[in-house]
Formats: sequence, structure tokens, C-alpha cells
Amino acid sequence: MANLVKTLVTIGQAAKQTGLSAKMIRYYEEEGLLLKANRTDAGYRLYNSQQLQQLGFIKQARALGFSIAQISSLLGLWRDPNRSSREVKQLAELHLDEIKKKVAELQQMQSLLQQLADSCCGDDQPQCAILDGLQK
Amino acid sequence: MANLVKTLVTIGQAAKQTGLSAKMIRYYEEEGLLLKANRTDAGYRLYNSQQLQQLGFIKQARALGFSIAQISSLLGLWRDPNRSSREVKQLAELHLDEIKKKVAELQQMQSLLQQLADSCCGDDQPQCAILDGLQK
DNA sequence: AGTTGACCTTACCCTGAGGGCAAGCTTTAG
DNA sequence: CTAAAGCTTGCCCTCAGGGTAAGGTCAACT
Repeated sequence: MANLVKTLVTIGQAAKQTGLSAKMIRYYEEEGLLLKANRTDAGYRLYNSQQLQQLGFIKQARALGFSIAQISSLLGLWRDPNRSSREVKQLAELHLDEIKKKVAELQQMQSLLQQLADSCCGDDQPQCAILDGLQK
Repeated sequence: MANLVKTLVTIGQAAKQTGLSAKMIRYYEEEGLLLKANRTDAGYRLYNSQQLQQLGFIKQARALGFSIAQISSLLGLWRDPNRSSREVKQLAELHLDEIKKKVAELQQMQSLLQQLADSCCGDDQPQCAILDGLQK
């Protein structure tokens, strides 16, 4: 019966341990990603190691660019023992497609802008290929 | 003295001709990119060909990802006969760096996510490499 | 002349993922 | 006992517009 006392930490500790901000953690709770945290008598939120693990999951998913809504779905699957990895992979590939699309858009911008910048001599004269290019 | 009568169009016509929305045009005016448009007695905005050209400039610049603030600077230089193309090029290259940075970030995400997706078999089983990867 | 429909006006709330700040309560350290 | 640090909620801000509402205007048709 030893070790049944779970280590509980306040939101500031949780923030430090996960690398999130306290504001983010409250936001994720408000958005329904996390169950409502338990509170002390004074109203302070308390987190156990399982909740810290979930926060870590959220952080990783955000780092991969998943939106809050997508992470909500991912967490649902994570918690569901009857999930199929097919569902998870579908979500991931949808997001992957979005990322690829954004990359393509940005690269298109980059290419056009680079062309303009390359054709601008960048000297003291007012004549400027960039402005001319934007004018067309 | 012929052809001194300028063709004036309402905001809807201006929107159609530039490919912007009326809402965008009002927003650009409000943000100070354009001088306040002249109005009819009834209060309708009127645009001449020079203003349409400026709207076209804004549209091109937005398509290259410049922010409203950056476009404000670009328009300032565009209108300034004493500008140097050096200033324009500096603005463009600052923005180009931002774009490159975003592309790099997104490609990093893409790479990591692709790895996870590739290692997930995507079948009926609950075991999922993507969820495992997010959990670490 | 009246009416209908298209067009215009301003004003307000909404987006995503939090950041920043204020006012007030609690806990901890000295 | 007191000061500092930490916690709470609540409100406003971002950026580039989109959506909608309520109301005024214009052109065409009857």
C-alpha cells in the first residue's frame, strides 16, 4: 500500500515541468482538452503525474502544428482503448496535407519575392524592380 | 482638354476590378493605406483609376505575404520620388527572411509528422506509433 | 408614382491560440 | 508580522478580414 500518495503540483510547477505557460494550461482546460483539474480548498488547481503526461502530449502535438480541435480528437483516441491506429493515422495525414499545402504556398511566395529582390539593384536610385513588379 | 473627366467607380466596381472584396477596401482605408476616398452626396465611396492602381499594388503585396504594416511602408516608398531602391530591397529581404523561417519551421513539422505517420501501420489495432511518439 | 432588387453605409461580434494586465486572495520565507 | 511570490478570475489585445443587421440610395420596370 506504499506509494499510493500521488505527487500533486500547482499550475506553476506543472508549467515549469511541461514547458507550457500557466495561461496555456488554463486555456486547454477551458477548451475541454483536459478534465477540470482538482482544486485545493483555496481554489488552486492541482495536477498529478497522469495529467502532466497529458499536458506533455498536448505540447508535442502543438509542436507538430495540430490545432486545439485536432488535439481534442487525438486525445479522445489516445484515451480510447478501442481505437484503431487507422483513425489516428487519418487525422495525422489530413494535418500533413495541410502542412504541405502551406509549405507550397510559402515557397511560391518566396520564389516570386526572391525574383523581384534579385532584379532590384538596391542602390540610391528611385527606380526599383520590386515596386514595378508589385504595380503590374 | 478632352479626357479630363476621370472615370469614377463605386466600391463594388472597384472590388470587381481589383479582385479584392469591398470589406478589404474599406479596411485598407481605415488602416491608413489609402487616403480617405471621395464620396458622393449620398456617402458612397468613389475610386479613380489611380486609386484602383494602388489597390492593385496592395493586392499584389498581400499575395506575396506582406503585412498591412509592411505594405504601408512600401506604399510610402512607392509614392516617394526621393526613395532609394535600397530601402525597398531591405524591406523585401526582411520579409523574405520571415518567409524562409516559416518554411523551415513547417518543413521541420512536416518531416517529424511524416516519420510518425510512416511508422504507424494504420490498421484495426489500437497500438499506434503516432500516439506513442506524441507521448514521449 | 410606386415598387422591387441591387448596391451602399456604419456598427457590432467572430475567428486561434494564447499574452498582458489588474485586483484580490493564499501561501511561504524571513 | 510582513513582504514576496504564487494563485484566481476577468477583461482587452492580437491580424486580416468575414458575417450579419439595420437602414439609406439608386436604377429599372410597371
